[in-house]
Amino acid sequence: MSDLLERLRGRGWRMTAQRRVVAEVLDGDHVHLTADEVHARAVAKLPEISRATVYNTLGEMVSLGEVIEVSTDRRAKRYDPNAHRPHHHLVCAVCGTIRDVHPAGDPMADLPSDERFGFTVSDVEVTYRGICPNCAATS
Amino acid sequence: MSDLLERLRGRGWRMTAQRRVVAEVLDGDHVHLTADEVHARAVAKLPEISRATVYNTLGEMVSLGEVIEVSTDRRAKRYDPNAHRPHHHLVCAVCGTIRDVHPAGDPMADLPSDERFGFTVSDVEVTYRGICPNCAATS
DNA sequence: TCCTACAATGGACTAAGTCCAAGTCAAGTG
DNA sequence: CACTTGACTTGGACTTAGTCCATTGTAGGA
Repeated sequence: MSDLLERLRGRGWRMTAQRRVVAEVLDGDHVHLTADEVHARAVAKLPEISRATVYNTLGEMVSLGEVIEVSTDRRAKRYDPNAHRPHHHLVCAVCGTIRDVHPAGDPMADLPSDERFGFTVSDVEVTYRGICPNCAATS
Repeated sequence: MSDLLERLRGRGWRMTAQRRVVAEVLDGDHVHLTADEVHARAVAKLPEISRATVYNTLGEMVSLGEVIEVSTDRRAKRYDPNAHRPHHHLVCAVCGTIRDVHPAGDPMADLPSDERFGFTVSDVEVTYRGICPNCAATS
């Protein structure tokens, strides 16, 4: 069930109860959780887990490239376990909900080299903003 | 010299020394300042100006559409006075510096309606990430 | 010049995240 | 299996960026 866990183990991660729990939470069908939401769900499975550990673990998974960090505003960062299929995001300006989307086109190819200012460009992120049906209804 | 100031005045803004100073700071050639940088520069011109006022003023300019708010990470938001020419951003993953870029293509048209999930999509933001020449040199 | 509604102030407060010294434990070794 | 060790976890203090609010100040119309 847990591909994510398998991949992490394969990378020589020391497996602890805390890390397993965090990986399980991310691997569930709850996408785009904030660090605090991850912590809350982790606590349900392992009551003693600390906030710092959740932050550490998420940070490690991000730097291993197993999870993507999405910061669309000044609110909390969200964590996207769907790191192995390229995609972009559609976010609700009101409630902050995020959905994965797969637009056509290749924005990376659209940036001419005379617009790169000497940067080594490694990544593009496309964020669509709007109002979700839910928030549109209650306003 | 200050188009921004003129536009704001034209919208019936009550003109105060503080607002003038904030507008002047943004209108200079210092693009993509953080709120704190705006405050620091404003203080140089008007020592008594408070942080709260800078935040208020920036917030108002954003909701009037005269200035764009850019949040590329969990660091401070940055303010882009170049609101009237559509553009996207190239940001340095190390130091956070931002440059305006004008890629080809129309990402808005690339999002098919069956990928919109009932959202009213109003805006797209493309963010290229990489390392700036400066940070590449000192690493 | 006077009034008054709008704006500015600054200090307390909050949210999200980072840091660190001390304690704990997974897993390799004999 | 028991030991050992360095990687991991803990929780509380700290930081950063920003918001809130009661009070004081002032731009601009009458």
